[in-house]
Amino acid sequence: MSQRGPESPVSPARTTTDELFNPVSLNRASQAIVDQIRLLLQNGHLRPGERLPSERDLCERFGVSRVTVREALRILEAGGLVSIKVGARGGAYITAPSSDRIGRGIEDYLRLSPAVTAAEVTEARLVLELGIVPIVCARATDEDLAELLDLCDQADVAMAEGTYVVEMSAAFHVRVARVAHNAAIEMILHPFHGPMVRSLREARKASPTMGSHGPAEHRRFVEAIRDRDPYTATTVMRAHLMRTASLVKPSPLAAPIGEVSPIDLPSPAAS
Amino acid sequence: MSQRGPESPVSPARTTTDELFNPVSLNRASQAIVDQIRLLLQNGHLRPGERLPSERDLCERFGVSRVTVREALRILEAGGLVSIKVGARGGAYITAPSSDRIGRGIEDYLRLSPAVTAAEVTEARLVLELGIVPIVCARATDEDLAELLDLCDQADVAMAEGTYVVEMSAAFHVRVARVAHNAAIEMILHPFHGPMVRSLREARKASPTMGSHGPAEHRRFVEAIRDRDPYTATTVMRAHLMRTASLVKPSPLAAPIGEVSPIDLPSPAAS
DNA sequence: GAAGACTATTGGTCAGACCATAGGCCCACC
DNA sequence: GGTGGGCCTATGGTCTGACCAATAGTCTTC
Repeated sequence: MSQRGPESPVSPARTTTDELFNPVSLNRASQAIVDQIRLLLQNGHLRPGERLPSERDLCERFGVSRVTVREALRILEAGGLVSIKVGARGGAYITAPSSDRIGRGIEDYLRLSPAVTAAEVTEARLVLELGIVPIVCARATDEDLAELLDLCDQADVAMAEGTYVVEMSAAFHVRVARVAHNAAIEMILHPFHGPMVRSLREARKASPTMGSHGPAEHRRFVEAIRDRDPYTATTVMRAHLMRTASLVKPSPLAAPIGEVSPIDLPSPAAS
Repeated sequence: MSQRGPESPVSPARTTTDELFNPVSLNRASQAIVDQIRLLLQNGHLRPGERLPSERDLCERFGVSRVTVREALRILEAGGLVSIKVGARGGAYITAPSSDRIGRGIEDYLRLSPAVTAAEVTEARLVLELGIVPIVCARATDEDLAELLDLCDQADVAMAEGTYVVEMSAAFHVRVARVAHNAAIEMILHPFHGPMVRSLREARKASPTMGSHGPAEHRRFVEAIRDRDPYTATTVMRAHLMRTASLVKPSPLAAPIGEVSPIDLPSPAAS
């Protein structure tokens, strides 16, 4: 189904004996070219910023037509591995995969794959956003805090004017993810907020007073971060996210999360 | 840089005033087609399993040549949105993005983007793998436990024979992620183990006795899961991951994580 | 009724051509 | 001498028309 080359980097651990023999024919020339270039990238023979030969040049080297080379370049470009410029000195430049492009892929997956339910998205977001709180506490800079407080101010104003929209909440959470100063975490967490915004917007249509507590909780969270108090910060964020989650979807999965208390900071109530 | 259409779904929240004016020309016909089809997908006008018209048919509808249509299909295919079959009754079938394909994208990003350091990858993995432990405790089925124990047995045998490789550890962790029974979490966590395997392999070259505690810790973790004891499970897993992390890279980022104790289960030692 | 040949549909590739774009270069002009 | 504009050329973007390869359905034959 997923036509991938013989060197599948995703599941290198193959302890069982299935798939010992992988198909010998990668019956698509463009895919073979993609695999070759990808390999060169992974081996470090091609480095970001370098420029591939021109399309007409690659045609000769690979012994295929320009159409085929172009399709290969399209695939690489879609994967964010090269970036193509036109005009003189144009061509395919090796580029590190951009967070945006990968994020779009993740968001597509979260939104479109029937394997992923809204409850699962919410749960994954919970794990991520709560898990980073201690890191956020430790790494928040003055600039981070100032920007977060600014977002809180904007939200208060919008709330007073009645112009508050869920996108503002999403922007706050995305900004919080940035405070972790970890590109991997940011890349992963960002795409979650697209689907989340849609869910929230629908939930808010049903009960317009829904988001009324949000901005205040955001501010309390920022204050806890400022005080470098991961316990309070986590508690506030957990309450905030759980309340939101329960509003979005009263699904059977919500209960286990609450019961098992996915991230349990030491609390007086803990047994 | 990232040539995306006017409807950018990744960052819908735009509170600042930058990028108010986005480029008016999406000067690539194939990209315009991709955007159109993507929109149809997001609006639900196209559903997984449906079949797009044939390439020659799409040519007429879009008023472009077959080359252009094919490049568009390549992009969609690379994004995992369609799957193309040849032969009679072949064509482009709408398919939900596969976890594998997205995972490859994430892995490319983690490996190739200079924005992501090995320390960040390790840290993100820590957040994820520890964050899911309570969920794993709650959801583990008998089958899950049996398979995990089987992996432990295999590891013990390999360890006794001296054939233990880091891929076996990665396989264990991937299997643990599956126990969360959350497709989103699994999709995210899977790609982390490719880069991890390489780091571990290098670390092990330096100190061959490195992985010797791994299998035993894995087994203790499974037993804690079996006992539905998230506290012990988290403690074991944290120790396991932190030890591994410190072996892989004694980076300055390791310290803050330990200090702030990213996921702090109630423990006697907690102040 | 079943096995095999035939056919129509559809993607995969090719060759050659033309256009649009954008750096680099040269030359006239100030 | 410096500068601005216009040409030049390399390069990607697209088109046309053709042929090959794979495959599901159908038809023929035994």
